[in-house]
Amino acid sequence: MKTIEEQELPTKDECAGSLRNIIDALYVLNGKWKIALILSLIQSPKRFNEIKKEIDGISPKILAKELKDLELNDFIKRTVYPTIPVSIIYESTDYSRTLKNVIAELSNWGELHREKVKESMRKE
Amino acid sequence: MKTIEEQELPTKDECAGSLRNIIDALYVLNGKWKIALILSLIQSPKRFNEIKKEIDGISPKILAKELKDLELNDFIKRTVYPTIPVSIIYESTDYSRTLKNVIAELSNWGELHREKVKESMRKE
DNA sequence: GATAGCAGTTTCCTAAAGGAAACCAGTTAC
DNA sequence: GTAACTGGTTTCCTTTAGGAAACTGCTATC
Repeated sequence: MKTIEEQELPTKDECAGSLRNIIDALYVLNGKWKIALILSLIQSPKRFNEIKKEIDGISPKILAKELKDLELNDFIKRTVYPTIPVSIIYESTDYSRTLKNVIAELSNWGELHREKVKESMRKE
Repeated sequence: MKTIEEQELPTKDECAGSLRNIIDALYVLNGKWKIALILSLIQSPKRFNEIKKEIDGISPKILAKELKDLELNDFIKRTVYPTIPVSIIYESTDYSRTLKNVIAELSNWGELHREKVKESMRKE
């Protein structure tokens, strides 16, 4: 049985600010795919169809739209290499890598959550 | 195919796992308000109209819907106290507090991001 | 000449998110 | 009596997200 660790939660003073921070963060990171796409490109630069293959279930329309959006917000960089035919490489920016801790925590929590959901399904 | 030093890079399995974790996490945390609501109730238990006042811009319909959703997913607890008239108190659960690190990182990042946006607006 | 891959775009569609405003039943305060 | 507060619900509406399928122009390969 786990005891709840009494840890530093945001204090009341910090809370209003934290709320605003959270809302601002979610404003640019919203949607089903953005964080996953950023993570994928942090792991390695990729081409359109490579991303499409890795992120299961995303349609080319949505992928194109999300990539444009992420590029506008400086999370990824799109580079056209003049090979024949041209290669288009998407890669993470320094700025997107400032999300590393967020992504790491979210990934940890996602794993925990999946375990919890599995467990609660066993019980029902 | 990649033949270079594959040992030193994160494995494909690890990448795919992280991606899956992220997607699973976002599945329950999606939307504009959920994380903010969880944070608000981690900070202190509150009544409906107190939350409404704190979370600026949320409509009662959306708030009611989000609270139901969060309760179903065990992120918050709704308790009716038999005062006259009844008081209804929403509070965080142990489970929602497992999001503490995610929320802290997201808040840090949100602050950084707001600074960045402000700066880029000064330049334009 | 047919097929396949690349990097998307276009069209058509449904579902969900989100918001504004009105409303409700009960209670209390004026 | 009437206004206000509580904890929402209801109705109507617009916007956004997201998906399926077809298609495009280009090139390379069989």
